[in-house]
Amino acid sequence: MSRRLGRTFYARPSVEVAQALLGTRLVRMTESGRLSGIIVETEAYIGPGDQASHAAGGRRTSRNESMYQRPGTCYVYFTYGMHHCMNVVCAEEGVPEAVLVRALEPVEGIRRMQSMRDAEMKDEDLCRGPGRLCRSLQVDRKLDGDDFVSSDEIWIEAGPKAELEIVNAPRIGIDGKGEWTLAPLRWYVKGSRSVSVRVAGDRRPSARG
DNA sequence: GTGTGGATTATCT
DNA sequence: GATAATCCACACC
Repeated sequence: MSRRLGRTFYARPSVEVAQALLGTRLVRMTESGRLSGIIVETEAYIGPGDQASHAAGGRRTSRNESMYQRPGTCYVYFTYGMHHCMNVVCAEEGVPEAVLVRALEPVEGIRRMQSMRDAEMKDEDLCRGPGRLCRSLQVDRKLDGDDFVSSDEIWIEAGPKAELEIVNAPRIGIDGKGEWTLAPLRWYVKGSRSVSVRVAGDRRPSARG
């Protein structure tokens, strides 16, 4: 049986998908084999009204074009002159909602992830942060526009049916965006050492699930 | 054609 | 905690 997530998983609001993705497995097939990890941190970008989104105000450019494609599309962008970040496109085609995958707990190919770095790095840090995750999984703009539902290079598999304790918090790196700066649109697995930024006291989620 | 700044990270103090 | 690294995409001329 295939545990790969299908189209319907992605065809709903990014706020739902962001939470549903926690505990699932992101798989990247490379020339040297499978690299994978369990998703433990996500952020939702909830559409044209979201001033922190690349699609704020309905902007549609060559960079963010993937955000407007069908749910399950992979949106990869390049930032700070050196980092890539990977998103999962949600909602219906034409509606620019997406979930930024911020962190994984590495599972398969840990030695190969490690070998791509100059300095030694602890296993739990290899995919701790959106830029590190893309570097470790060899994700760049070549994967932009790929389809998580049908790609042979990248996909997402269902995780074990486990009760996860989830923390809800503001997104990272959002400045000067009014109410959107502090909007609690980030979710992570409480206690995971691979989460990029943890909240003091790790409060329980307040938003709907 | 030019200027600006970023959904970040590594490395320094 | 502060800051350098590093460059593409975007906005605006």
